[in-house]
Amino acid sequence: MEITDNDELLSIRAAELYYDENKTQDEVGAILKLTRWKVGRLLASAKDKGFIRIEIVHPRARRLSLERAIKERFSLADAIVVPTAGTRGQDDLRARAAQGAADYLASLRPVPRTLGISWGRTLHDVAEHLAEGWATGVNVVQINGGVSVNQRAGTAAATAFEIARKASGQATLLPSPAILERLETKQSIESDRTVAGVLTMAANASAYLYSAGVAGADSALVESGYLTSGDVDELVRRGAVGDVVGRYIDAAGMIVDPSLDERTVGMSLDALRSAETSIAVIAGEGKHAVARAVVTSGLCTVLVTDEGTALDLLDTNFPA
Amino acid sequence: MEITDNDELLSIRAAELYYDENKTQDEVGAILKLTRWKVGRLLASAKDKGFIRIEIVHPRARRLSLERAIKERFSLADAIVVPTAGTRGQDDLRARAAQGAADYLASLRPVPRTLGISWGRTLHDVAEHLAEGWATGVNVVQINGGVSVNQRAGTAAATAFEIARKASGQATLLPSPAILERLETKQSIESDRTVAGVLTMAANASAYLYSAGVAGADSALVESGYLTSGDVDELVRRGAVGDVVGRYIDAAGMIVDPSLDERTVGMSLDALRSAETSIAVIAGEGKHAVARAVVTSGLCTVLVTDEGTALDLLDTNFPA
DNA sequence: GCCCTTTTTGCTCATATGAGCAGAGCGCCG
DNA sequence: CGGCGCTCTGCTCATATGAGCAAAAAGGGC
Repeated sequence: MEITDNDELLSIRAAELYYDENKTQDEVGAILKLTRWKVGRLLASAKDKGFIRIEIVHPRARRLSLERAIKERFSLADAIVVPTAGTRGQDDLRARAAQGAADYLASLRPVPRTLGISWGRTLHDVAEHLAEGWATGVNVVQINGGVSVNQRAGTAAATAFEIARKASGQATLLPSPAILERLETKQSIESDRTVAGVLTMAANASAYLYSAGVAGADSALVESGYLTSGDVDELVRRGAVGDVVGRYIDAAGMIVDPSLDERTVGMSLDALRSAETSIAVIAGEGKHAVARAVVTSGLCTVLVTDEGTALDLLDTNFPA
Repeated sequence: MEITDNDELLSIRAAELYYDENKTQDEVGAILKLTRWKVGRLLASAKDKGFIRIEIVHPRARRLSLERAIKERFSLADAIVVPTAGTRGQDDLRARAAQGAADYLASLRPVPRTLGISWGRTLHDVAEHLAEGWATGVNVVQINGGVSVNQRAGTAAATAFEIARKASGQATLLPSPAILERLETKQSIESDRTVAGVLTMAANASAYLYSAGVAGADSALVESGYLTSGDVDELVRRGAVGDVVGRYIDAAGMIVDPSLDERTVGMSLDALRSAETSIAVIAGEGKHAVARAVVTSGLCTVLVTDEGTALDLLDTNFPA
């Protein structure tokens, strides 16, 4: 019933019978009039020519091979890559990354005594995806100034509280605006005992968890009123690709506007760079550039991202 | 490094290690601290919950399970279903179906002495995909009136010649328009010795190969000038879903306009229905309705189609 | 709390698969 | 035409996997 000319086609027929019809190699051999060894060889060749694709379709699946590649390429301590397969849109994808980050955080050993976190939509998602009792006695401290200008004021605080509560720990907020208008105000608020105390605690945290924003008009810092969209446009013009803990960086991971940076309250990027464990959660189509800036400039030791971003990171001819 | 709460998640982790990292079940067990039997069971459960998807990515791959289902549901002698995976657009998909039809034709046993064919884009594609020497001594005969009005005049003839040449056989054309204006003309042309001879040969062919068109303004019969798009609109209004060998049928496979049908030269649908072997090649998004009409009304014994159409055919609650 | 039912676990054993090797077939060159 | 090296085939044997079963554990009603 089947005239199969060449080996490639034969290996496809064999694969159909073996994988789709789950017959044994022996049975396949009987049908195609081949010895079972030949069938085995055909199957092997189909596999390494890439004709057989095995995909794990699950919201919490991961791409271990990509993780390994990313880890090596950018010398990270760890990488979590969630698959795109079967996602319905960017929201879904970000939810997966958040879940991945939550899982990673829960599995982190040693369990951090103090966890420094930033705030934003991504962090909020991570907090939501953490399981109750993901750890015990973890104190959470904010590492950059919170939102305070508009109705989203509570979000940053809520994120910190939720993460802490689910680990039966304390949350410590950083009671300060994210960016101040004048350098003097920033300096004096930093010298305030309360604020200074929180900053010290933040500086000594055993692990950090943060996300990154895209430099654009829809940035959280614009939405919260710290910057105008004009300010952001100007930053972009000067090379900004996104922000990390409220600080705008360019593709090389350098501060774009030092004077703006000086007025920004929270951990410095250098402090973050010297941290033992810092987990960056950066996923979604738009964030490829920031993600690259973060990993190439050593801002994180662990990256949680999606397959698309991971592939983009590996794609280009950066020799590390 | 990994706290995995429930079994589902565990089975996903196991699958990642087993399939993506190709470790043995034993090794996976060691990593996840499970016995290898547990791993085996987790893997099995992941498989039948559908988390593991194995796909054969190849232009000439087929979907045997769908073929079996279609074959049973519509009591066909055979069904060929080509996969959608990895196609870039409808053209690609139609090319695959054409290849599938060509392969099937070549593998047909007993080799038909005379093969009756229709004409059109699909048939042309099939002819192109046939391998040189796909058979020997097969005579090809047209079963419905050819195009003759415009520049595509040569296509129908070329298709027949190509199929015949590649099988070192003779091609016999049906030297008549597809549709005539007056019934009398049709009757007299049919009684012409040459035409009658061809029709007899067609009626006695050992196998038939044809496609179906969608009832719409872009139909080949409109393009060839036999019908106006207004005519087709009217046919659609009266329930036409498409045409088979130049004859318009409704969803039940019945002739939509008997008087038009009487003026159409070529094999009748009833003659086609009583054929031992008739292969219909019907693939593409737009052809679901015609495909359904063809298979439910017993017009073909073998259907060559694509995954999408096959799923659509199986989808609805038609009890055969 | 106790006993019965149901599920899960760890196992033995049969089967399926892959690695590696010896011999056959084939082309290529002198 | 014969020798040489190459690839491909069929095999043996070690390993990986799945079926089936008995024991253990978990749940559930009284």
